[in-house]
Amino acid sequence: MTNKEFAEYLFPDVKDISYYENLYKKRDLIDKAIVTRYAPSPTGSIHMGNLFQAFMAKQFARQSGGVLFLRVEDTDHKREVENGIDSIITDVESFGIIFDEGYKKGGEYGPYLQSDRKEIYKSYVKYLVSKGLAYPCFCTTDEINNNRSIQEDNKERIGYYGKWATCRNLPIEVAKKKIDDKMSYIFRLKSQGDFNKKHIYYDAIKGNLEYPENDMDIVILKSDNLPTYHFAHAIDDHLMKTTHVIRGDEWVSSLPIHLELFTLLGFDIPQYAHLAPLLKKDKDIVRKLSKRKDPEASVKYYHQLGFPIEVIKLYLSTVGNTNFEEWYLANPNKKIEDFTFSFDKMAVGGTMFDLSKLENISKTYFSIQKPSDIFKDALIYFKEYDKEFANILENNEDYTKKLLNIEKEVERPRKDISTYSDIKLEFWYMYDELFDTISNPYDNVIKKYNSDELNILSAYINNIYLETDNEEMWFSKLKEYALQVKYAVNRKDYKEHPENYRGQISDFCEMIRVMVTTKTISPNLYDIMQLLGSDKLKKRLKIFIVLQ
RNA sequence: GGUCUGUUGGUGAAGUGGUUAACACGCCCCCCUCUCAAGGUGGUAUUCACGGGUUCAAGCCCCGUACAGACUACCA
Repeated sequence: MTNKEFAEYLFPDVKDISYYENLYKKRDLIDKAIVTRYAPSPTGSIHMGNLFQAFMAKQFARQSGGVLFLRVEDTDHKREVENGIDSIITDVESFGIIFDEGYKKGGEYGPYLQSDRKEIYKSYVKYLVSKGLAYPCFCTTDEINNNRSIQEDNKERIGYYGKWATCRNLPIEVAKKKIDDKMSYIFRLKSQGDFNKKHIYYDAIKGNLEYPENDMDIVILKSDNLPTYHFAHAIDDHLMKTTHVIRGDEWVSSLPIHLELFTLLGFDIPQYAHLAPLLKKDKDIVRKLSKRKDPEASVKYYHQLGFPIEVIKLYLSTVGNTNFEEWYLANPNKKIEDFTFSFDKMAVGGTMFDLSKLENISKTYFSIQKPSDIFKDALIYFKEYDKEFANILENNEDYTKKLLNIEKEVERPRKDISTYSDIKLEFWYMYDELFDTISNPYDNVIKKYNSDELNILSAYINNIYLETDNEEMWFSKLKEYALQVKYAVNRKDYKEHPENYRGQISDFCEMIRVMVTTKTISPNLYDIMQLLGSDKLKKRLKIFIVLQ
């Protein structure tokens, strides 16, 4: 029996590969257009690493006038999670990553669900068998495990290759007999590689990668008739006309396998771009951000904290291209999409996930947003995570917008919130609904004031402060009064003769601020007092004095 | 054990053989202003994991060591 006859015997009703080769036409795109894909497996919700990959894939496809498609790699039913695919699509799309074609959306290069492509894979396995480049393997898990422990003991390379590949040279007749006897089997690649031969592959991100030829007879078709990742990758990316494979760098070590597969199948090899992982410092150990161990790996975590989607995108861009941050700082009014990403500006090693950096980016982002936009998005956020505060916001829409507008229309806008939840955390005292329900709002005030100081404060609020004063008037009155009660109104005077003063004007202002806001940090004091109004100030003053 | 990759300040990093090792975050000092924040000035790496080598010249090239990461499944 020849290889060709054996292939026919194994796959009697399968189409010839020429059918598929002709079915999927060359894509009609401009020169240098990048065709790439996001290819998740439906094993749960998306995490930062996935999002990063999808985001970069999108950027490269868009900026080159190419195509981005979604392929679902559902060849492992054991690990599958219910609704896994839908939640991934929703998550990714919420970041503005919209696919040109793919699962659910359709397209001319489908199906885009690997489990719908079984027939295609079979055709190519049949082709390889007919060429003598693939064979059925009857080894049991026990046999493989056994070989493995022998290999470990002898300190030999682990795997199914060379003399360990016992089914590789099984005569066709013997194999056929086993199949007729209903023995279970899988298909393996009959590797033609020589482990001692080295080659160099140029990775778009990592540069030149030196690797030995693959000599492992890897599994290509599993006993459930589904392909392994390696095989599906080669077939799919070939038929879908992918030009660039953008994926995590956990795949670099499989590169020799993929390169051999493409070569033996007679396919053009795509350009690979292996993305460095997002890292985390755990105690003193640096490791890959783990979906299972690290809450901050999940995208949802940032939603919950209240980071805007745009901020996450800015952060990923910063991580993505080392020159992005500089560009963005120089062009604050441009959109991320205006930046041209390049592979050679991507990190080769891993990137530490830096929360304080994220916060900083976010503060700057909030500082340039319009109050009405912040209000709108914050409301969406609180409706999901804090309904009570969402109601308060809705009942105080104009008031909140005014609050968010403080020190906004100036050259250097304030930077005091980095998340939507900060609005509550930083400004809760502005809402009587919250202030009045707390038994001691001044619980966290460390500094205590004596009766002299309280009298001064009291006199100021009751007799000096006038709601109708403009800011200039407000401050000159404040200064005049402060001086009267022995607060230094300029730094030099105080430094020269601290003994002559009760403190500096800043101390006086701090006392007012603490009384009004319970905090030592707040937006412009004048504006805060204006917004609250005289009556509330007097009310708070009484509470403050009692609780001191 | 094997294969591949990486290692620049507190952090993220620029840097691909040639003056004082960019920039950003953080931290500290000071300044400014009518308070806080913001902002501004300056300081934060005698040196690029370590040891050799090549070169007139090395963070950048070569070799070795250490450490770290990825992979080494009928998982992706």
